[in-house]
Amino acid sequence: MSAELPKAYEPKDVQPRWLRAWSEQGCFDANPDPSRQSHAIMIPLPNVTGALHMGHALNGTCQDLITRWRRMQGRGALWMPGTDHAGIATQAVVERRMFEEEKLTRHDIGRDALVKRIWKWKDEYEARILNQLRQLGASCDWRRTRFTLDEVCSLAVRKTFFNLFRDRLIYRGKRLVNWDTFLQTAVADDEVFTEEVQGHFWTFTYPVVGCEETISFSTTRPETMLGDTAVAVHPEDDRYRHLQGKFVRIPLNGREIPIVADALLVDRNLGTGVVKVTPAHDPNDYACGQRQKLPMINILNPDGTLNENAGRWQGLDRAVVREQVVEEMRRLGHLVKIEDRVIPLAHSDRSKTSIEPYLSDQWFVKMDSLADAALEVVREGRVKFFPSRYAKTYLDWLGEKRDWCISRQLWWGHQIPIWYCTTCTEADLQRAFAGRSDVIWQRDAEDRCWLICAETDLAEDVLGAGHALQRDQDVLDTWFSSALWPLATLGWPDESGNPPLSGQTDPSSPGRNAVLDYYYPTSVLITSRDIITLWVARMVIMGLYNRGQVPFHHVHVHPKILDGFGQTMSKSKGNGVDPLDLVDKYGVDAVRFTIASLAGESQDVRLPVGYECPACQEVIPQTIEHQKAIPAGGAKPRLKCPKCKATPQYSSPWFTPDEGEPVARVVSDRFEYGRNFCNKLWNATRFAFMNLAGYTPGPVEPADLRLEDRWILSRLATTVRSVNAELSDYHFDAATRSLRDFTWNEFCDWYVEMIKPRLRDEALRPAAQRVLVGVLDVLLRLLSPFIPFVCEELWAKLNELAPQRGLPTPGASKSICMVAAWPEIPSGWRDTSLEARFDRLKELIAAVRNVRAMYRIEDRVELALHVRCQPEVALELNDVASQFTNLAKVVLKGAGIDVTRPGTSASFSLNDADGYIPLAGVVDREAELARQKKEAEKLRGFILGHERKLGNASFVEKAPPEVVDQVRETLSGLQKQLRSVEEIIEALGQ
RNA sequence: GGACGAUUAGCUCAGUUGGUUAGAGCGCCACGUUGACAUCGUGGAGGUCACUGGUUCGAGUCCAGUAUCGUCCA
Repeated sequence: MSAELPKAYEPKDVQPRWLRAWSEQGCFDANPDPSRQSHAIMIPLPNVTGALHMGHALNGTCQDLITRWRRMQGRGALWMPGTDHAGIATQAVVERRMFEEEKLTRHDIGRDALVKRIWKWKDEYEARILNQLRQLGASCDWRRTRFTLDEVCSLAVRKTFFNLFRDRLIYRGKRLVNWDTFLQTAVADDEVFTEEVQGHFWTFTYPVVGCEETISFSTTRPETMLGDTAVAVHPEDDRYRHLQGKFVRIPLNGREIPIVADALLVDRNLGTGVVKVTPAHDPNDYACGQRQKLPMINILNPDGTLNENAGRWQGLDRAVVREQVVEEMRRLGHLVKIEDRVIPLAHSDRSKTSIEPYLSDQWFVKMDSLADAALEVVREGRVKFFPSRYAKTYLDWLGEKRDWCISRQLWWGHQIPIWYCTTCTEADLQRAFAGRSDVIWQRDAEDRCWLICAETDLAEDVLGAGHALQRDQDVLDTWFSSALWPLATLGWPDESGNPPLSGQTDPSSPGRNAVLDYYYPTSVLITSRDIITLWVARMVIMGLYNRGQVPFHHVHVHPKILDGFGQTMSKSKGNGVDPLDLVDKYGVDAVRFTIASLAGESQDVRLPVGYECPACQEVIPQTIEHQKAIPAGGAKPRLKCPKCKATPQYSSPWFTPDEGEPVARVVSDRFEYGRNFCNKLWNATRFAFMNLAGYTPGPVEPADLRLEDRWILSRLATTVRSVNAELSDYHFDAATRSLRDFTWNEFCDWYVEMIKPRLRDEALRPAAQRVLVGVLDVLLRLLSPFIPFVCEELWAKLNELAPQRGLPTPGASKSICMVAAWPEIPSGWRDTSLEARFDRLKELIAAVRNVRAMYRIEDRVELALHVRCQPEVALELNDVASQFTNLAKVVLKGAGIDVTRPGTSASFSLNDADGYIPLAGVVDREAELARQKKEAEKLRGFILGHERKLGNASFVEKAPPEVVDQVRETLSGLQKQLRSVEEIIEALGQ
């Protein structure tokens, strides 16, 4: 093969090749291996409502980084992939799309047909999501891919529900829930958002029974008067004290309701100090109703129309009833006034329609003892959050111990495994299920019927024709199944064998589930902060309940990606950027590296993006309008390029551009950071390869090592140490910085430049080549978890050119970089005093370059350098004299304590050396004088600061001695520098 | 209303337990293309660390408050 690489890194040639090779060689596969420590990460299962965006790409990059790193360290590293059915969200998306495109509702097509459509949607998006992950280089064990509705996960759901029901931790009860009248389902608190709308504030009166008085109150929802069961006043309110215990009559329906005293519900300084109480339709009133033992009158049907309790308004929509009720009250003389008011109104996140508080039968998980256990493991540090501040979110939320409503009135999901029987007796049940441990039953709370829970589906007539069973129609909250994710994916509750691989039975450990035993508890969960309560807490609860062990030891919470306007990227906002667009433009490695560089301990990172005109490559910044535009059944939205006037379609989560249309893909110059880095690495390696002619492996003796060799090895050792520490703490941004700084600013800028002369020298070449190859070998392995594709490509070429390599003694290298051993550097390589001496050399060279730039002296004009310094410094400088020529095109004419400043020279003064560069005919005396005077001023400023500090008696007295010493030392260095500069000024003045 | 976070160079962000002269990338200015890399090199300009107090010998860093923005929970 030719040593010559292409001049620039071309990711598109490289990526598919290695993706295939890794997969064919099973590099991503993870199997239990007790001889190695296990390491497992469960993917935060993306939901199948839509494609992944950059937020997911960041999440995936972090997980892949850790997985690849641990794998190289020799751990049995599993990254478990899969997706979530996201019941309500997916059903809502499909229903909305169906309505937009065909004007059909789910009631038009029925349960089976709708579920079929959703499965089709799921298949499409699951494939797309998994492909996105694959293209990002995610090293998941794809054979183990799971879906929350598949048979393996379903088994875990069934078992858990059954056990909770058996332990009386699941119950059915009437509760006020957030009711979505459009989707006709309860939605969880977290699926509700509040939006301010323009509304009214009506004031009415109710007549007090048995006297002439009326009592007035205000409301924003007059229709709920039909469900009022009390009015409340503050117990201490003198205005109403005499009315407490009396009754008022609701003029609309004549119902008489009590006037109760309730200090919690009523703020006597607000409005009239009277509150109407509708326990069945308001959360605060509900609480009051419970306290006061008030009746609860439900006036709503599931679809938002009024029910039989509304009397003559039955069957009308609540909005219509509101107007009519106001009119009726006006007619009866009980309307006092109407004010305009902005009202915070709860909306369903799924249908975007307003929420009605609604009393209905729901299933709940009792949180009390479950939450206690989950609180304890975090308090005790058995589950640790990184960054630690997120533990508070978890503890605060769980501490409330609010029972978890798990039923959803949906058609897509795990149907609740409960059958009702109203006719049978317990004897019937005992007879029918004799000898079965997978069926249990309880009476319902109101003693109306039997609740039968079974691990496998029951036939309707299992009790005989006379006792038909009726299955609960509801499905479980999606989070119920995702709470089981760490267990379910590993095959729990099946302890008799491993979970299936690629849909086939895994026969490798008959009689026990070795996968579960080996990988559970998992190592770390890497996720975003908005699901700490919804998901993280519930996994801990279920892990402890089902297996008595935490599901993971660490929880790393990474930042969220915001768009250029500061909004979080989300599937529902339309601001999601497809990572594959960026991959297309910059390459996977560039995207990964850049993303990792953003992932630190902060909460958010902003990512402004633009669209690249396919005609002229002009970048058009993204606007909110671009994000929101949808075809809505018509033509696909287009951009207008301000430069070439083209009007291309563009990449968007809302629609697929038309076949054959040129598409403006999303770009962001942030990713040039990663692309440039990959190219730099590529070219440094390319240079190395061009200089490996005649390479022979061999041990490198200490005597063969030059200053630059020892320096780069010392820096390499420090870098490995830093990267390990940074990855251990999930400081991905810091790790990328360490690696970039080393690669670019140390290896490329200094080391490679410094060894160029030796590579041209027959005698010196072998050792230089060995060190160069040795460093490269370590560097590629270090970078592999971050930028695996380019590293693999370079590694393969390196294997051809130098299969035997390594320091200090060479050995055979692994054929695949991503499974090569993670570098371990002998501690002896670190040498901080050598690094300090090297820094002095760098400073000197920079100072010479500065003079050259200042005076605009071209490189081909060779300069001379005289350095006044201590003898030991001079000795070292003479040792590396050739580097002055190499790096600064300057000849070191002399160094030592006796060196004096030649006339007409440019000068500089460093901490322990003064440099002079004779510039006869070039140096402008006035300019040089001005430059030196400026330098002197700067030094005097610093000196003054230090002198003040040392002049402060309490500083000298109270600061640690080493700090004081350091200031003294710096001061004397600065003073020395100033003296040198003053000498120069004096000389120039003559 | 409560909790958490942010505010550092034109932009996007680092800044570990308080301790010399506050950093990076991009952008900007000047110079540079006979071979690792113009996706580059060399040099340079650019900051009252949001504001007000406090603690301290010493504050970008700790404390209190204010302002603006964001997220989560009510």
